[in-house]
Amino acid sequence: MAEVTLKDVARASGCSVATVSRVLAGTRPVGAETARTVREAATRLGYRPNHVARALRRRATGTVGLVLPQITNPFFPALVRELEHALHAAGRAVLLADCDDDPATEAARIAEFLDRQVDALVLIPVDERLSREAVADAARRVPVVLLDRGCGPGVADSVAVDNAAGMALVLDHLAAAGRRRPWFVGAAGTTSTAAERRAAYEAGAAVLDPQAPGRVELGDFSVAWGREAVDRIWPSRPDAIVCANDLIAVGALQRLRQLGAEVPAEVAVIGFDDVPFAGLADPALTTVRQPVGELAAEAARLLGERSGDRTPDVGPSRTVRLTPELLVRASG
Amino acid sequence: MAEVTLKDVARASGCSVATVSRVLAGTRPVGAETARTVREAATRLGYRPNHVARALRRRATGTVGLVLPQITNPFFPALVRELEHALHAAGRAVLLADCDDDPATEAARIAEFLDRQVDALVLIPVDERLSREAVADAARRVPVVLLDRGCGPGVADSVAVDNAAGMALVLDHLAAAGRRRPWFVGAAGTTSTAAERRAAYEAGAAVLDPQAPGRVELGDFSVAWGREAVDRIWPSRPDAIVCANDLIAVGALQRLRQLGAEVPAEVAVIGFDDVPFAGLADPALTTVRQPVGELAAEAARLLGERSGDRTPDVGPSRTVRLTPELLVRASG
DNA sequence: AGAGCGTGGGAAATCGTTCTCCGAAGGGCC
DNA sequence: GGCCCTTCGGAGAACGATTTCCCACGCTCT
Repeated sequence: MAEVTLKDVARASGCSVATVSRVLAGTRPVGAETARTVREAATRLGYRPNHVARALRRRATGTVGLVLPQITNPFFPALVRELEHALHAAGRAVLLADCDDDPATEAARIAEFLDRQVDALVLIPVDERLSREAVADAARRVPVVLLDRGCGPGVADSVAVDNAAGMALVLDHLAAAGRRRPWFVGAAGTTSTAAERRAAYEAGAAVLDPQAPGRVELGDFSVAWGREAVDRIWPSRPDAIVCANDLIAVGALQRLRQLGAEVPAEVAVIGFDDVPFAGLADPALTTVRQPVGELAAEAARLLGERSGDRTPDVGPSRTVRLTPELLVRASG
Repeated sequence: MAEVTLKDVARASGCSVATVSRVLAGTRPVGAETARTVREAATRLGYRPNHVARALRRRATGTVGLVLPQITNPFFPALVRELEHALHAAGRAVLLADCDDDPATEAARIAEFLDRQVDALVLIPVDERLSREAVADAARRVPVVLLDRGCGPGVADSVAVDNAAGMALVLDHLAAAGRRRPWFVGAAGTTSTAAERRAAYEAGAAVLDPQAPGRVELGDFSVAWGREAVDRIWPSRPDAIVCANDLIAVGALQRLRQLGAEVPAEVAVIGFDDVPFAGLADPALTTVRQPVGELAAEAARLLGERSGDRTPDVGPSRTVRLTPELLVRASG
């Protein structure tokens, strides 16, 4: 029941630890007969390599730290799932930290993971500016990939959806449907997604109406804000409400229903992200689907390429932007 | 930039590694003057202990593995968040594995975590029967806590909500509201939650109507099944639909609306779990709230008590059942 | 004064791998 | 036959912390 070590296998198979290690790790050719004996002894004793000892020696734990703002944000679970699968497929285990949307906590958790000798970090930064320093520090020590949200240019490798392209899809769709009086309900926060989606709306909305780019209300990424925003803009009778994410859109939908507005006849409501309950809203929410699986796969791929870099700062940081897809459902 | 080790601090402070270790770990009293020198040198050099080396020597990684069926199940993110916080507060890091609702994958992930020398495991078993063997094996090696779902008696420590009490709250509420023709829409699967909630309904529904305990439809824990179940039972005009979880309830709500049924006037719909979008449904879902924070805290506490057990099997396994709360909203 | 004890500190073993040297044996080539 | 090159295997040094001995010193008690 006690742990079986290399030494035990060596003793049982009558050769040295070095040889056993070589056979089991396959790092150097070993005589066929010896190899057979060793392997037989290993399975007979039920040998399982000790990852801690291996990590100490190899100076690599096979572990990746994932720090995210809030796992309860409904967009993240699917992303975490795909990322976990992708990293597991690459033989790496995932350490998880939820930093409660607080940049200071985020910095602390990143530091703790570095102390734990993670081989790399995947970060969904809390804030574009406030997270930057901690992220940059981390990137100096291990490979870092920023996921979903950015952190300023050149700080680390980054994988995210092309928010501008997503917003363009929305505006094209609204244009094709003849909508001409859109409002944008966004978030004032300083996450890169909030800023990019808003900027893309402002850049593209003029196609519908020269006045449209100015019709913007900013709050936060929440259902409550979606409700409140409707109260503010409904008096001006928009024919479309473009929301910076699905939470806002669901809130807007709720309030519009209470106000007796017809969706989508009177006003279209469009979300962003395609969170699980977007399709459950009534009417089902038209939204921009993020390619979650591809985002995760791409993040894992970038890490894989950087792995082995003992000294980071090799080459410039890379940015991957994936194209989203418009999911036209009932709300507009 | 290279890693600063104990040896470096020893050299810089003019004493031995042993002394430095003692000062920094506080394992044995050390002369005041020496201690000051050592501490000064440590901070000056920016010494950070290497957790891997420490883990090898101490035979404890300070790491807990969390294996769950599907992080995308909307009930889990909040639980994961609370658990992560509780374990972090206890100084332990969380390794996460999502096993895709598959018992074989679950067994593999558990084994991998054991290979990685986790100090303990928190498991949300996929299936009451099919997960048992892997769980029992794991419990023989490290402390294990089962969370939310059980795995048969005596296999490991277990923390879950009192499903029977929750269902009793629901039935009491319906009785008080004068509902007399309830149906139960549950899950046929072999998770402990599915079985317990169903059993509790069957045991308690007779108070409303002697026929009620027999009015049960079983499918799975999904929105789609909720919709389908309504099609089956609506012809018999129930005045309440008790659902085994919120997903089913949301599906039921949707279909009832399509059929033109008035909720809650004609029929009440009750969920279970209080997932994030339960309050977002229309009408807002009346449901049983699980004390997620307490569940997580209790799991962490049990692990804390078992930690230090080099040989598990000390004492019998303990079961903690926490009392849920009925959240009366608009749906019934 | 000598035995006994408590205190502060160092040397070195240890945890379980990996990996670098080395040495021995065997084979081909001139 | 001597030389070199390849192949196989072992001994032992890392990796970086913890911990067990053990020693030296100074004090107290008899």
